[in-house]
Amino acid sequence: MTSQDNELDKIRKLCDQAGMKLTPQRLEIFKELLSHEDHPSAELIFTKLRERLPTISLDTVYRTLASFDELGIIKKLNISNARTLFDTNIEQHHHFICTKCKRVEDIHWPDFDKANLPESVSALGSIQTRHLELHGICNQCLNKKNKG
Amino acid sequence: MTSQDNELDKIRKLCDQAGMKLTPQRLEIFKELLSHEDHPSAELIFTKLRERLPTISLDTVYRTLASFDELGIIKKLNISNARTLFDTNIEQHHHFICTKCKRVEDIHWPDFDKANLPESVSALGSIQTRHLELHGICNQCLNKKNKG
DNA sequence: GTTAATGCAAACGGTTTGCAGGGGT
DNA sequence: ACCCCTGCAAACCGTTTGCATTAAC
Repeated sequence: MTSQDNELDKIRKLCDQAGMKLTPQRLEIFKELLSHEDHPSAELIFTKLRERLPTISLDTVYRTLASFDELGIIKKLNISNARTLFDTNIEQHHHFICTKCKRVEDIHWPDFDKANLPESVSALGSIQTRHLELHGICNQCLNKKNKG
Repeated sequence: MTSQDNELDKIRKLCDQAGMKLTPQRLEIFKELLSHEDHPSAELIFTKLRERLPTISLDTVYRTLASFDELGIIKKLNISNARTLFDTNIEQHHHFICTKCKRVEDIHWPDFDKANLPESVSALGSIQTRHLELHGICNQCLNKKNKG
């Protein structure tokens, strides 16, 4: 059994548990998501899928991504005011955002994930997730700047 | 000289330096911002201002808030997919967001602000700002839950 | 067969823009 | 007098929704 088969089994189960039908569209959207290590937008998924599924519509992609977000398969990212991005990696991690090229890169910082919050912060309520956004200029853009 | 006079001096200077005219609308928007400790939306500022300046338009508010953001007087917040919020506090701080009532509260955590980033992270580029978002349920919502 | 999902098109809502008139410097 | 800024209205764009049809179970 390949790793993809495993993943397809996973989506089959998840849909089943949620009472959702496993339609070809959902399967293909899921497979498309698997092929993205980065943070695709709904529109990008749609455009890519159209090559294989010429009749799929953008609203189906939106609806499916919303369902997948609810199922916890992916995570909506509200990084800028522009289009919503979807995080295909649901493990605890953070993001570095280049203010020049808008690239979003995953960051792992387990020590910070484990660090205790200050009393003044934990007193605010029940804190469930922590998400750090680092903003700056990525190496690629720094290099361009130096050359140009 | 009152603290407000100081602030009005500040906006006068900032506009001057930026080659922007200090119009009554800009002045009133600035004063309105001063009276908000929280994270108002453009629409809220607009609604409040209309009581005093019945002819002001929403697009002027948007344009002015964008200018103020560029001047560094306020900061745009991209917290959810919904309306943009503006942070009237530009000191280094973070946010706690209640997933129930969507309240956004300021958090201060100076030790974290000073903490060194891991090598793997600082190697990504030149990091300028760090912004932490804590998501959870605020005490008010927790209390409601227990009572209801 | 039942029920939910799809695709289409149109609506939506926050935000932005073109433009002509008005006000600050 | 100049140019910037304002207010109006309309455009914009990503996203959502209503509806009839279609397909999964």
